[in-house]
Amino acid sequence: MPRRTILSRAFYEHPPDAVARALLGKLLVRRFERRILAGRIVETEAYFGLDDPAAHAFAGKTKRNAVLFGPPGFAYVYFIYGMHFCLNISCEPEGQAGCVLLRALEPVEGIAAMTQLRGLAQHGSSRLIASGPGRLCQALGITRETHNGIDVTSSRSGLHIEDDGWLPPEIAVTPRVGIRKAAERPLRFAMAGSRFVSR
DNA sequence: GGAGCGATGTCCT
DNA sequence: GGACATCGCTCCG
Repeated sequence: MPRRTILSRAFYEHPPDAVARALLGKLLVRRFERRILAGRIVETEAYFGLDDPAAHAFAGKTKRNAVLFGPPGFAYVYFIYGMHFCLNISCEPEGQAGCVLLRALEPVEGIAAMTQLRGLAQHGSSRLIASGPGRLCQALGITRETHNGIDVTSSRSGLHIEDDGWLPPEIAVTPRVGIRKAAERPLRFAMAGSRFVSR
């Protein structure tokens, strides 16, 4: 069993495309009702700040997106389309508003609990448990109320990211999904060939 | 397996 | 008032 270490704040203090790429293969770990829910990150997207029309931070700092302008390594959770949450991790030094959207996980631990949180049949495929940003949040029980603004570099937060030494063999780079503005920029990163990548 | 579409709350103009 | 970093269902091939 290889040693697992929690990613430190320095890991996130870089441009979002670099962090998005580096997060592939890491483990997103959530403590939930005394159990551990965890999955390997297989898909991410990078969002910049004032120079990225697709980013929430593009129009400047507001009450909703304030976390993005703070220090790196904090969760930015927002509510979208009236029913879904999306989880981002802030990056770049304080004052710069980059972030990484976590889009899909390969479930690793706590699969029965994640299946239940998703409302799926217990013995079905695990492919759809966390393949998409809304599904990922539902599978881990992540909401804006419970997780926006928490520090993901602390083991006490109940949500953090670990490195167990595993590295993805091949990374595919494509345009980002579901956006209208700046839709051509290649800022989506995925583990090539993974069944757990969305759409 | 893919296109079309409705559901639904929050934020900013 | 409109847009929205989505999902799951239908209908069609």
